[in-house]
Amino acid sequence: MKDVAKRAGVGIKTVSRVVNGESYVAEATAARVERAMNELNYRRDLAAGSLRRSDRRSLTLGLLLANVANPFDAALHRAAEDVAQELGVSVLSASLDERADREQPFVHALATRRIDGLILMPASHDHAYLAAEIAAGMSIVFVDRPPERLDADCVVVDNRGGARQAVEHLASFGHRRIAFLGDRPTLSTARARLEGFLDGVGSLGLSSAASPTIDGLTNEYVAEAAVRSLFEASDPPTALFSAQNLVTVGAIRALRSLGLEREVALVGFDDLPLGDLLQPGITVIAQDAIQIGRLAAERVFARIEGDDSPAQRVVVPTRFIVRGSGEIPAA
Amino acid sequence: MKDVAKRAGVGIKTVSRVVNGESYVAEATAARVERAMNELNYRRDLAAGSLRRSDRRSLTLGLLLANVANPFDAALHRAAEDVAQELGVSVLSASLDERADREQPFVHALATRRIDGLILMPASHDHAYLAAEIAAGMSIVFVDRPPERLDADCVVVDNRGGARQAVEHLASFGHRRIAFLGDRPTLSTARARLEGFLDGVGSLGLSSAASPTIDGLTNEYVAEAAVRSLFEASDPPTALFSAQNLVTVGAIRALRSLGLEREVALVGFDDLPLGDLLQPGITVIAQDAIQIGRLAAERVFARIEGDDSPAQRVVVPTRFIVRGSGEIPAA
DNA sequence: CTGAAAGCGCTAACAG
DNA sequence: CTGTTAGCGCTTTCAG
Repeated sequence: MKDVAKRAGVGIKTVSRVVNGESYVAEATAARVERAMNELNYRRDLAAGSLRRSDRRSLTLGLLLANVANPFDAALHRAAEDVAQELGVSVLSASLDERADREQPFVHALATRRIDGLILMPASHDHAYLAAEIAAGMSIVFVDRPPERLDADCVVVDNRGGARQAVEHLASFGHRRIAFLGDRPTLSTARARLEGFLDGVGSLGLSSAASPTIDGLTNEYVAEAAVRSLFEASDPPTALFSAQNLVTVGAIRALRSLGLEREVALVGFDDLPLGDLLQPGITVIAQDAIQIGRLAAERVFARIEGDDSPAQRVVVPTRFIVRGSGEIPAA
Repeated sequence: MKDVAKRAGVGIKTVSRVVNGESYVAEATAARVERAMNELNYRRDLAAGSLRRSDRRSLTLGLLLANVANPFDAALHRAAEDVAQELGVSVLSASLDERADREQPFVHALATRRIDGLILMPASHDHAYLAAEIAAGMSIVFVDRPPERLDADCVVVDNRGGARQAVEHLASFGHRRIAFLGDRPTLSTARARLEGFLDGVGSLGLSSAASPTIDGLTNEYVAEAAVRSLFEASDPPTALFSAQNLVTVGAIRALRSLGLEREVALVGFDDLPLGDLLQPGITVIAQDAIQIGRLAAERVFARIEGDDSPAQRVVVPTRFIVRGSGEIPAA
């Protein structure tokens, strides 16, 4: 910038004014500066500027997800990116893979890069440590799972209600033996869906013996094996409620391999790509990842702009999508 | 940092040494510094440091994709992220949506943030402008599509060969009327796949009248409509080659709605999530997005580390996955 | 082993 | 409308 100033024969501050489009620079001067910038192949350094700028903004948003390659996370990512892009903000993202021990180091790495705000899909269960980051000026919004031991904004879906709805739907087709298939119960979403399942089972008066719950299904292969063994035991269920997208895929594979996909009903939480083209189509409780991402981004930017209202809990409604697998009647 | 130094009763440079784990700080001193850092809730500023540091590294990698929510892009993203993470590098990503006019502004925004390297899935067709960025120290690796008017590394797949293989496969099941369904021919991958299709058609001696090519299919809905109208015309094809994942989805929907999914053969370029669970399963030429992302990241970090060998063109092999839709014989 | 001073590229504050 | 000076938080250089 100094070089540009010298070449254009102006003061360094004038160059700064041109670069930032500040008011009141004579057209001729501005033109000379522009030319010098081109000749010298000048690129400004945003970080150097924010070092001295009063607001200290880095125009960068952090995004910590479970896995950027999961379709749910990816859709959320894209939605947040679009909001950020609109505001000239870049997005720094990373995948925690549900590993609680990775969360704090990753947050630290982002803090070190002076992000203005953070959208966090947490892997850990104690977020008290984030109070220090917030005090240091980072705005944080939780997505998919609420904060624990910390007061902060979050954007979630009604996991419990959605799961309950799934059970009631299955029961309305005559099912009295419904199995629950879930991810690790350390995930708050997995727990909430289990609670919703139990709510439904309870209100319908189903026996717990007829409502086996299997959890700890961390990927589709584990889920597939679990479902297969479920049907090797006596008194197998007539319907399945799968509480996560990868688990649903495992369940589908298992039913297919057993030739039961048209005998046993299945409702999944979270939509699947091409879920409508399978036969039968997969009935799901869909979460609007785009909406979640958009709302979270809007929330975090509102905080960055100084909104200091009490922490909000935004609940995005789920959508029940009937496609066939959930409407198979009990034998 | 100054504050920490004061509180610990040491010089600022000593704090810097502790923060960077540099050699030769007395244990007792280091401990005092650590304590002061905790008490003051100190967080270093990476960008401020790189301002003065001799290597000027920002420890940040840029990633410009077509769309972070597309499964192919997302898998590539994750693979690159893993390589970066290993090296303590953060990833700044954005989606170009195949809009050539967005490419240069986005690159500029990243340049302004002093990224060390860039992995680019280009949307434009003239990359000469990047020479200035490279001269300014940015290492660039192209993915999925090669650079144009610029000499730079790239990691691509054998689009032409894969497409040709698809045609030959279909012909081996007796097909003589095979239609090509493609994305915009401005995309080099779409063009290469078309060329491969024509290679196959030519070497098999099929007439061009029997080998209609339809392109400009930018999303699954457009693709679906195009396929439907194909079968409303006289002499419809007995097999389809779809050159892109979303186009394949559209083709599947069209065949389903016409009740032809077991009559008309289909081979798609790029795999689909759950493609094996559809009926019939979808035969595809799969691209290894993870491998592409990993290799591109390794390439860019090698360049950052000073590798100045001639530009490389890395070709990742495609994988032919037989699942049923491509093995339907001609009537 | 430790510290003081200079300066990275930029913007704030103020003076012309 | 334009320029000068100081200083953001850090690392470098060099001197203890």
